[in-house]
Amino acid sequence: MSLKHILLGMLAEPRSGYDLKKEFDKSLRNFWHAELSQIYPQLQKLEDEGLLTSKQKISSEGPPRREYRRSAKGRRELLKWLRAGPQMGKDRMSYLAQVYFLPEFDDPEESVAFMQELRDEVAKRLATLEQIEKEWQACDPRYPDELPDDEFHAQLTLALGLKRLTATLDWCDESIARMQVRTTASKRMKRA
Amino acid sequence: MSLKHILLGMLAEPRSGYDLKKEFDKSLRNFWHAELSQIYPQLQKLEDEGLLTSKQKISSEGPPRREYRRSAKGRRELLKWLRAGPQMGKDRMSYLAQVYFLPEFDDPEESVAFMQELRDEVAKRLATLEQIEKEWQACDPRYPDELPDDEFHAQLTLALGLKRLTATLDWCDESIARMQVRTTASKRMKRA
DNA sequence: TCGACCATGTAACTAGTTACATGATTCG
DNA sequence: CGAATCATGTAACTAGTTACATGGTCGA
Repeated sequence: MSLKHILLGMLAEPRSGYDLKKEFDKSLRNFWHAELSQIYPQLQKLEDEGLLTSKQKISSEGPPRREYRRSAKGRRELLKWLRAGPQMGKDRMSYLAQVYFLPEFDDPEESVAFMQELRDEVAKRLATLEQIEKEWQACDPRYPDELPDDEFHAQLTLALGLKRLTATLDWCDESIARMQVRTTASKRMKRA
Repeated sequence: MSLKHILLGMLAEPRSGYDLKKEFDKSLRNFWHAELSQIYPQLQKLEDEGLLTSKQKISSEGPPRREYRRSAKGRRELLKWLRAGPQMGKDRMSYLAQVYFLPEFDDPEESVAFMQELRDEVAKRLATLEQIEKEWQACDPRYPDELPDDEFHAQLTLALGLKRLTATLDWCDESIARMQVRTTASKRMKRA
């Protein structure tokens, strides 16, 4: 039940469901994703459990918003989650399953084309993270190791994203090269 | 809907639900996981859709088993999935969310301890994959680039697992070092 | 006034997990 | 005879996605 704890983590300061969604898309996008239709009911549930409190705020600009903030009990629940140690689930990577079954094509060119598409997508995602890093670095001279604690930890998560995508991109390039060597090798066999 | 297509991919040869589960745990563990309680109903559904056929096999040794094999329609569905291009979902990494909220501890030692636990788990998983690679290499002189097509592609998925875990392990070590430098730096500040 | 964005939600569905139920065969 | 493994499933639950409904405010 990670969404629960992630919301508790984000709600040290009061935020609305809508704010939380934006924070997912901005700061947590690298490792978590949640829809509004999942966030709202979950907030309700957490309030029912007494892990957070809410206040309706009516402002002159914009529609009324409900602001949530975690309670002392909510913070204890968050710490309990952190103290339980790293939660490493088994990841599911559909695209690797696809790579595994690529021989079904029985066509090296189609297989290589798949890998090139994958490479492009990985490169795109890596470029996005690199852009984020570049801007952060340009805006804050404390980047990366003199940042305040919360931003330093956000930077750590960014650093892993960069490393993993870089490794994945390398792998794509190597794999394509290895596949091409096999293809030309088997062509030579046929000619002979 | 990836499980569907993964099952279709595996069922080029006839297999029982039980066999499929073992194959998940052995060959696909690096990128996919499925329980028997998910596999059996899914097989039933695919049979209803005409994507695979089944035969009850009664053998002298062991209880009766139902063997599934994909139909021509099933193979077309598999190819359709592969041709749709790489399916890269947004991964959810709970442990990175935990790293993000580590400052809640307000205790550098507890944070570092968390990272060390994470490091150990990553090292353990990496060791498992390295062991698999080592044995494979020892048993088959064709490893890795002269293997038959299906095994070559399985090796590609193993190679990505190795690269990603290696990158993650590096990141753990770097992160721990960076956290420790910050801790000693802030201790010096307090003494002054 | 129209489209973009702010803001909150519900309903129906799909996917995946955990717990349970059942029974056969094999090996020590 | 008992434990491990083979083998197939169901039921209840949790998590997440997609589609839809509603209405306010702001700027071009």
